[in-house]
Amino acid sequence: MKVIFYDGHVEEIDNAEEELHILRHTAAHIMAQAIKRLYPEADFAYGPANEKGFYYDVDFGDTKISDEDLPKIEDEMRRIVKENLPVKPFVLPRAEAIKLMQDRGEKYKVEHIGDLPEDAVISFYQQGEYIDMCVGPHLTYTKALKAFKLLGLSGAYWKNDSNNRMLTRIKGTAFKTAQELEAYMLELKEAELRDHRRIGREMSLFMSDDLVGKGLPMFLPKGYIVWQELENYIKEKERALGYQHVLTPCVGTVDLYKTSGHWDHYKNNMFPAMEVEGEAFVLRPMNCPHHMMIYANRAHSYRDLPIRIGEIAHDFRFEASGTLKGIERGRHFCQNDAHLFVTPEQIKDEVGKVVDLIFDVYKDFGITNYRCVLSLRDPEDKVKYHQDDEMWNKAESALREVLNQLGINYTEEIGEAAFYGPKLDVNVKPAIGAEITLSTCQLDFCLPAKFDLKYTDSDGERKTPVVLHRAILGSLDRFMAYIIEETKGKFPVWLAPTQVKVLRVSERFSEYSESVCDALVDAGIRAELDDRNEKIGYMIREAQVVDRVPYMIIIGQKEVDEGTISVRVRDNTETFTTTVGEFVEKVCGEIKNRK
RNA sequence: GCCAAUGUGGCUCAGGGGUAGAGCAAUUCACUCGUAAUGAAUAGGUCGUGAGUUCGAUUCUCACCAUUGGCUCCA
Repeated sequence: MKVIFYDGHVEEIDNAEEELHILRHTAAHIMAQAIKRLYPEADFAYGPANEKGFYYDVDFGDTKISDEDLPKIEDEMRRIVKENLPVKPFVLPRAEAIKLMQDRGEKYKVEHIGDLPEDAVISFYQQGEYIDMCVGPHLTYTKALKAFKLLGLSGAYWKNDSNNRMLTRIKGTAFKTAQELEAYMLELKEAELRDHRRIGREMSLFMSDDLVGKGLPMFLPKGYIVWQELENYIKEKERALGYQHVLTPCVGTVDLYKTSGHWDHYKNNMFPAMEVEGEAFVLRPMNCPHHMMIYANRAHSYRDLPIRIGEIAHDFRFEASGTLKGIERGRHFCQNDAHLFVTPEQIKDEVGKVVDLIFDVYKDFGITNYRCVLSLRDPEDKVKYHQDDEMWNKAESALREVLNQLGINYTEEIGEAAFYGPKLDVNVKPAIGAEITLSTCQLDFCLPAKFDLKYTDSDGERKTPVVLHRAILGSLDRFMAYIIEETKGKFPVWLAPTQVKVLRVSERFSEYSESVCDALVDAGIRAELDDRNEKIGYMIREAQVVDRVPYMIIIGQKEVDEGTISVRVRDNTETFTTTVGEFVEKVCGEIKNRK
């Protein structure tokens, strides 16, 4: 694919990823040109390509843009492509660049130039009447854009800052060929089918109701089975690693959260305080303070450390209404939380064990598509973070060093830290929407000091421990959402709400079917008998596409005569014949080994 | 919270200024059936809520609520 760079030289590029990026970037320009033709007052901010396509943030002034306007823009884009305009770059000195943009009424571009370093080369690309400030590279002619589609519009803040004006973001995607575009559209449709909210409803896993409140989903019997299995799973792992589990209340005094610093740095994410008998309480957004108090409950020797306190903790956060998303993000959720109280010397070892646990769990669930982030504070942000430069420098470099020593592959992100310390976050991409954090491991020199926690060291001195906050499954709710989407609701046997469904060919075989089902239930298997008078095909279909049960047992005359069962495995059309005893052994083995 | 869209029986959706329709699910009946939908009948909705325009609103207008896609934020 031929592309043109800002200095005017043309190169043949042969790298699929790069090609796609350039193609989409040019698509963004063509879209902007189309918009400018249709809405001459439009003022353009940023218009990049990304891994899914491209977008342009546009200020339409007082003009309201809605979905219905997209086809018009798309048509105009097609016209521009057809016109086959050459794409030509040019470079201007700073003053002239500013003047050009000012003359064209591009106030965002002018501001953008102001943000660029003094020695920056300021380049432009022109196609027909349209000029955009851009570093490129781009396609050489508009006709080289073969397959594109506008996907929707949304709001986006100028420079990603909610204090700034909200612009209209128009999103689209582009591919080298129409077939690839079509395949992508199909992929989007399939992602919708994987959406945990949809599957949760289909499988009766959870529900929500306006009367209960938004962001407050409720787990139904089948969903709660999955939830409990996850709880048992992670607690078992943690117990084996020396964690001790506790139970603490969902409410605490405001004073507790003033002591921890949440009141100063996290208040926006908390439900407002409630007053009773002259005392103020809050629903807790985090349970760290409770665990700090548990540590403080008695004196500790260095010999006691590390102390690992875990809890499946109910937390409540006041999340902005627009961010709520099924059980992936609600205003109530259950963290798989733990706080490790360690000596400075133990930091590396304990972070290492946490990281090992995270990847061990991911292996069990087959999670391979994740990204590690070292989340650091934004030193400019004086509100969000506990202010103590020395503490932050120490914590950030300590965590970075440990991650390097452990050989973790990560990227650093500024402004993503917790208010009390830096984090290692492990992020995944759900079926729909932006990346989410699943696991986290946070290094905290702050809270132990605020709570004046101590241990007596070998030299007899009283010292302050370091705290690691960590969540492996993150929250059980969010983890479950992710697993639902990864498995499309086809849970492994140990997690499946219904593990076996017993189906009979006719009512005549009720007695035998019941005895088979009873035997499975007695063996600890979650088995159900479908005793409706439906055709066998109908019941198989439902067990397969609605309940997504791992095993179906079909019983008819043949099985009754032979004293056997016929087993059909989810997603398989072949069946095998076996005895109840053998089947129980097989399934119990799978459950035990969490297969 | 912000930008935009959406809201019709449990679910998926059609309709449209004169007071509602389909499929699936549910219930009942018949069939007693061999591996992804048996047939028939019945029941179920003050069309998200409130106000306005109108002789008349589920349909038009406004406000509110909720949901969805993004933005900000986040486990």
